[in-house]
Amino acid sequence: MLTINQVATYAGVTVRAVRHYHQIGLLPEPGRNQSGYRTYDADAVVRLIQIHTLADAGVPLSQVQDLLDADPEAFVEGIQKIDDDLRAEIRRLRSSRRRLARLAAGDDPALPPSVVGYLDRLRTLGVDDRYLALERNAWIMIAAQVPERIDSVIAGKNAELDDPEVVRLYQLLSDGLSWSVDDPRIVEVADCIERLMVRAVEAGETGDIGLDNQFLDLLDDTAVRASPAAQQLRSILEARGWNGWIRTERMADDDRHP
Amino acid sequence: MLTINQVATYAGVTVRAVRHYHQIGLLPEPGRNQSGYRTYDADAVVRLIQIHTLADAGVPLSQVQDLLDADPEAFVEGIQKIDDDLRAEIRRLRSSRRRLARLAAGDDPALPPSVVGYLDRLRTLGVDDRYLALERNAWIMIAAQVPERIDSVIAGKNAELDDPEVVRLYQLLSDGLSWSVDDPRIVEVADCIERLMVRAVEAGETGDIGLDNQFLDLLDDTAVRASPAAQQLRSILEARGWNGWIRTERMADDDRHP
DNA sequence: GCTTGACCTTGACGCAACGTCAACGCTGCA
DNA sequence: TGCAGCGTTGACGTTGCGTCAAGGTCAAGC
Repeated sequence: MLTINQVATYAGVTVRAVRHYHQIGLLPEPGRNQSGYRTYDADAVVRLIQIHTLADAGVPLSQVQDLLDADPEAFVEGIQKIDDDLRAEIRRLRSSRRRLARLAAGDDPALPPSVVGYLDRLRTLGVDDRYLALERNAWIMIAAQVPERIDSVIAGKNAELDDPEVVRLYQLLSDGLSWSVDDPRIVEVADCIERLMVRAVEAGETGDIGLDNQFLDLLDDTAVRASPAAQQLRSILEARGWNGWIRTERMADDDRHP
Repeated sequence: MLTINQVATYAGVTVRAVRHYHQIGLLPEPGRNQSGYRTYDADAVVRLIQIHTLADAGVPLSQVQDLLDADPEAFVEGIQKIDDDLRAEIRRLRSSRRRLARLAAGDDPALPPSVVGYLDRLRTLGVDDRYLALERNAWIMIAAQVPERIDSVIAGKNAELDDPEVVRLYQLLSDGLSWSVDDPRIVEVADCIERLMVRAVEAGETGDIGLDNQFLDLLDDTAVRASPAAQQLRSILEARGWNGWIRTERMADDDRHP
């Protein structure tokens, strides 16, 4: 008769594993001696070896019993099923590794390269880091909402930057973070934005990329809370009938003077 | 301000995940409104997206924080480490799949093919299923003890089967499971075993394959408990000075008549 | 006989990343 | 005003054991 340590050693598993198999009913509890010690026989060793072999091959313990009792046909079928699961798991891990490789290669953890390129371009145009951080956060959120359209959206933004007036606008916005609410340049910025929006509307560009209004409000709100000047800017635009600067659209009449 | 549902939706994660990140300190708890509801801002969305991106790439949550705070050099280093872990995991799963494939192809879950072949040969030689089951269990245990030597051991056993007397012995042992203790054929079997053991000893074969005595006792004991005739057989051999039939060795004088 | 160390027992927490109730409060709309 | 749909905390479940904790048992040496 064997102790639990011996049976575990002979089967090549740990004592804890044996007790676990008892607990889940995979290995029947053997008899006890008068001290309460479990006493095993050779059959238990054999059973443990079979369990260990299957478990080691990736079979979940919950299926080991059925598999050991199955006829050859069902056995192969069960194995196939488990193999499919393992294959799926490997695929998942491989896709994870691909993403890790891109991160290690310098990709931003939350932004596609096109957006990073766009932000870099803004920096070279003289936009400062504080404003860039705001843009970055906004684009992280936008990219997460419409990942499949983000590249084309950024292509559009890049095209806009070919217009010197747009470049000038971004430089003003960047500076504007530190303006006070009564800075006269805010009106200048509002004029600039309005000109660009009118031009966009006349060109039939709505700027709509499929984001819901709640989300646009969030972007708007974030910008406004970043600086008092931004808040003032929005007020001016709203007084002129524009729904902030995120949407290229005029407000409905009944929203006009809230 | 956003509710937990909104922040989770915008970041593409579940509400439960957000709460989990709070719990483990990965995402700071935001403020509450007067009803106790958590109120989030856009920064939380950004943070969540970053967390989700890394987690989705296989980064353990316990390392996400460090990774997000790391400088580019440490970041790449951390990613490398995680990638190594994923690679190791994939290797493990692939090795599992190889074992599953062998099982599906008909391999016994606990016996190498050489042993299965040996057992098949025994069956064709007229050994019956009850005895074969005993042999099988014994070989399962032996193979688990000395997996690297099992093939050569089996090669030796196959060589033995070229001797007609050995074949005859196995046929007798197979029949013997149902003999009563006083069956005269037991002595015949003992004679046969003794002849073979004497011959082996003279040829310098000890039969030692590196199994400890405790384990050999277990095998012995299992066989003895399988049938009264086997017990009788062992008694006869011990009376003649042989240490059972598992070891090809004579007992020390002081073990002779216990 | 006594100590000591190795082994046995049950019970319970820990891990990883949440999913899924349960029980109850808050909110917004018909 | 009632109800559906959100929010809150708390706690258990998943997978396969590892790892204490707090004892009882056993064999060996003094």
